[in-house]
Amino acid sequence: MTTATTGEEPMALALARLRTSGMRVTAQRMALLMAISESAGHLDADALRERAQRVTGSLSLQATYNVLRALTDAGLVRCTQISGHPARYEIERHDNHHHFVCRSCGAIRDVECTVGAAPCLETHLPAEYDIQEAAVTFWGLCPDCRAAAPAS
Amino acid sequence: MTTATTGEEPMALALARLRTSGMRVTAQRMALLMAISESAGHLDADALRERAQRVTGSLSLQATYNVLRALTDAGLVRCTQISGHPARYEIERHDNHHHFVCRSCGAIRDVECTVGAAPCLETHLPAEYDIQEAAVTFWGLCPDCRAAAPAS
DNA sequence: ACCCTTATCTGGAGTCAGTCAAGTCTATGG
DNA sequence: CCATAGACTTGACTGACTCCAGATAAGGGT
Repeated sequence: MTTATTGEEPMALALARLRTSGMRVTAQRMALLMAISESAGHLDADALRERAQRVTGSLSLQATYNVLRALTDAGLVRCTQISGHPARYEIERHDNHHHFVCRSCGAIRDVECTVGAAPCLETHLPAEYDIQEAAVTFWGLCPDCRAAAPAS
Repeated sequence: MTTATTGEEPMALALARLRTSGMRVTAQRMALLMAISESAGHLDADALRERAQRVTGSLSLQATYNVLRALTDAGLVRCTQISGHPARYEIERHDNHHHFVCRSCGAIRDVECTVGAAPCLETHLPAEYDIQEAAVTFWGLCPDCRAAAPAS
């Protein structure tokens, strides 16, 4: 009993996520949402499109952006835009984790919050400012690139 | 006595900055560096080019990017890339301040460090990571946009 | 003061990520 | 099963930036 991880499960999960968000269920949305789920995160629109295409056969660039936007707006996926890189997408986990970005190879790694759930959210800004989110990005070198660096 | 702020001074300052960085002094570099100094900061390449052009008469797009890159590499200016916006430039003050970005109008405002000079720099990342910088970006609504917001 | 070397600038084409618009298709409620 | 709002496809387009080749000029040496 109890459905094991048969490969059917992620599909059912994706479907449930779309349904509970009140979104129409389409092949494109299913394929993209599953592609995001199955990846370790941090894939950009193009990579996700390619993966989704293996399932749906075809998927226009425009639809890719439409769907990713819709999923983001619905709170199902989190879009991380890192300067100098295309936007990356991952399943929204509501843990407000941050990211480390390697300046050399561009690799991205999750970094859990150092100080509770909302780090650095106190600022000296006047109360009139409506601060909704603090995005922390750590820049540096990943172990591989550090080892390969000329002089350090 | 003592040279007042005659308008000559910023020029001398810009010149000194270039010289001490071992950079060649060109009209384009002077004009751009002064444009960055004189602005309140947070101007993008295009706005800076326009201002510099008023001084030099002409300034190619390519030169603008070249110069900004060179100045950034030399540590004279700080380049802030905020996702969804063109890169902005300001004089490097080495105070590692952060930025607040209005989601509605895109305005940028400086935010001084909340916790000492290097906030949130402790992470749970393995020691093999070479963490060079932590960039904190606060997202939300500026007072104007908050007041103009439909419902809040 | 002038030349030489080499860094810098110009102009034009090209790239990349993403958006806009118009028309066709389809998921869902009745 | 049909109607229709919403979603998809195609193709043109934009903004921000980069690459290249050739012209120009800054600064050291004489």
